[in-house]
Amino acid sequence: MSPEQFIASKAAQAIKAVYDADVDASTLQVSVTRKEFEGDFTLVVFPLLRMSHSTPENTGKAIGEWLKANVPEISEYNCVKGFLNLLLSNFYWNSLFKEITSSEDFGQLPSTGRNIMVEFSSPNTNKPLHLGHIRNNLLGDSVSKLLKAAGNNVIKTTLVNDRGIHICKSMLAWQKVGDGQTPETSGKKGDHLVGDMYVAFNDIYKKEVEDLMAGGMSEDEAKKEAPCLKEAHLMLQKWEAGDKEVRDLWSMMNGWVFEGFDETYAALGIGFDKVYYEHDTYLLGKELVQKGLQKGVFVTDPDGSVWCDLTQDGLDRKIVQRSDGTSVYITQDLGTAEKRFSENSLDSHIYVVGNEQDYHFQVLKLILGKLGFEWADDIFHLSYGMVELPEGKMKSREGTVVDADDLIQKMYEEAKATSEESGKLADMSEEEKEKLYHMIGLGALKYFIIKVDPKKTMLFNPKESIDFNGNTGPFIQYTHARIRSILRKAAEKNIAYRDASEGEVVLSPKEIRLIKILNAFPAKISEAADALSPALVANYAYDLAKEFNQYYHDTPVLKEEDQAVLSMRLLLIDSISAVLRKAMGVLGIELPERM
RNA sequence: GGUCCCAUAGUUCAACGGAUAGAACGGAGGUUUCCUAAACCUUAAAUAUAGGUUCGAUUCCUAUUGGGACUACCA
Repeated sequence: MSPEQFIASKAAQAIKAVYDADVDASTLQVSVTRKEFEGDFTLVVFPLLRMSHSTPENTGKAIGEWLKANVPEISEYNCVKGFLNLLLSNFYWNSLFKEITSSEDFGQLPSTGRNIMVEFSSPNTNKPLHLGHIRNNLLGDSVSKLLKAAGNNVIKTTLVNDRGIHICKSMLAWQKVGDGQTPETSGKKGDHLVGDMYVAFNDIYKKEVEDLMAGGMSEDEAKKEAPCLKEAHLMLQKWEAGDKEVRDLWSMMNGWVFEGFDETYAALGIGFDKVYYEHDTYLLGKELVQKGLQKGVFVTDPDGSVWCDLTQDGLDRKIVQRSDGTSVYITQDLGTAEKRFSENSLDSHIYVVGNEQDYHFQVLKLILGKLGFEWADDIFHLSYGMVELPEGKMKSREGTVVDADDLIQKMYEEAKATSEESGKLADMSEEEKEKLYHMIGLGALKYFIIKVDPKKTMLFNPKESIDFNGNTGPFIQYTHARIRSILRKAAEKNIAYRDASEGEVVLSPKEIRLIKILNAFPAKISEAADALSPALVANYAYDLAKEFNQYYHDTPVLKEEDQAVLSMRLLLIDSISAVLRKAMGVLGIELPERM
C-alpha cells in the first residue's frame, strides 16, 4: 500500500470515529506536502466540511488529533487553512525504504493481461525520415515501453506506405534521369536516393506544366495533362496489374529505402514487433463497404461512389469508395483496424499520428461505431503537434526540412565536442568514447522531444537541445554517472552496503524527500500510461536527478562514519540510480556509468 | 461555413479543481578539503480578455481575441 492510500484509509477511519460518517477512502485527497510546509502528506479537508459541519481548521484538528492518537505511524500533525499536514514517523520511512530497495523489479507494474497495439512511424517510401518522424518514432517507442512497464502486452507495429502514385513518381524519375544509380554507385543512403528521385519528378512535372501553360493551357488543365503524370498513372495501373518489369523496379527501389530506414531506426534505437506493408493491406475494407451499404450506414450516389453521411454528427459527408469502384485511404484503415482487432484479440489500439489527421481519426472511429464494432471506442489517436524550427515551420519547398540522419549525426558531433572539451574522459578507450558520444547525443535529442506534452506544437532549437545543463537528457545522464562514480569509490574502499540495511536509521528531511520521490515511481508510471504521456516520466526523472544533486551537495555521504547511516545513504543513492535507469529506459534513453 | 487543437516569466517547458503558479535557459550576484563545478545557492520576471460554475479555477463551461491543423473520387 502506498503511503497515500495508507493515510486515506486511516483518515476514513478517523472520520467514522469522529463524525460517524462513512467515506470511501479512495475519494479522499491525499498528496505530498508542499516543500514550504511542515509535513509529509496532506489531507485536503474542504470536501469533508459537509460531514463535520464545522470550520476547516476545526475539522482538520479533530481528524489530526484522532490520527495522532490512534495511528502509531503518524507522529505529528498541523492544520493550515483547510490542509491537514501529517508527519510520518521515522520508523515508517525506514520500512518503506526497505520495501523499495528489496523489491526486485520496482516500477514494473503487475500484468493487466491487456493486449495493446501501438502503430507508429508509418513512413512513406519516397521520402527520407525527418524531424517530424523523429517525434513520432520517439513517442511511439516510449509509449510502447511505458505501457509495457504498466503491465500490458504491447505489439509495436508500423504500416509502410509502399505503394501508390507517389511511389510511381519516384520510379519514373529514376528511369528518366536516374542514370542507373544505385545506393552503391551513388554513395547515397537508399532512402535518400529515392527521395531525390521524388524531388526530380516534381521538377520535371513543374517544367512540363509551365510548358503547357506557355502553349496556352489553363493552369488546372496543365496540371492534369502533364505527360509525366500520365505516365506515372500508367505505371500505377501496370503495378496493380502485376506487370513484372514495374514490380521488379518497385521491389528494387523499395529495398533501397528499407535498408536506409533500417539504418535510421537502428541509430534511433527503435524497432517493431510487426511490420505491415500497404501493398498487402490496401484492398482491405472493401467488404466493409458492402456491409455498410446493407446496414444503411453508407449510401451510393448516382455516379456509383459510396459515401457515409456524418452531418448528423456535425461533420461532413465522407467518401469511402470512388465511382470507379476503387477504395480510398480511410477504407483501408477501416479494414486494417478490423483485421488487427480480430487477429490479435486487442483490447486497445493506439495510433501515433500527427494532429493533421485528427479529423481522419474522428471519422474513422465514428464509421467503425456505425458499422457496429464495439471496439471502435478502444481506438486511441495519440495525436501530436508539429515540430517547428526557430525560423518557422519546416517546408520541403524551401529546403528547411531537418533530415533525421543529419540531425542524429549532428547531435553525436556536438556531444563529442562538448565531452572532449571537458577533458574528463582521457583514460577511456576510443571505443568506449564513441559509444558514450552516441549515448549522449541521442539522449539529448530524445529527452528534448519527449519532455514536451505530445499534443503541443513544439519548437526544436538545435542549439538548445544539445545543452548539457538544465532540464535535459545529458543532465540526467551526468547525474547518473556521478552516482555510479560515488558507488565505485565506495567499492574501492570496500564499503558493503547492500546487506547492511538492518535496523532503524534516523533519516534527514532530504532523505525522506528522496524516499517519497522514489516511492512515487510506480504511481507515476501508471499515471503516465493512462495519459499516454512519456513526458510525465521525463519530468519525474529530472526532478529525481535534481533532488539528488541538492541532497548530495550538502550531505557528505562518503565521509559518514556511522556504518548504518553510511550504508543507508549508499543504498539510497544506489536506488536513485536504479530508478533513473528505469525511468529513462521507458524513454529509450541509456545512462552511462561514466561521462 | 464546419470539426478539432493550442495560448503560462524575455525564451523553452511544468502544474489529479487545492495552499504563496513550479523548473530550465538567458540576466544579476555568490559557493569548490565526500563523487566529476556538465554541480549547488541567492535574485528580478508570467496564467490573452470578459463572464459563469465552486469553499477554492492556469485547470471545467460560455463568449471574444490571437495562433495552428483538418474539412480531396491524395495517402
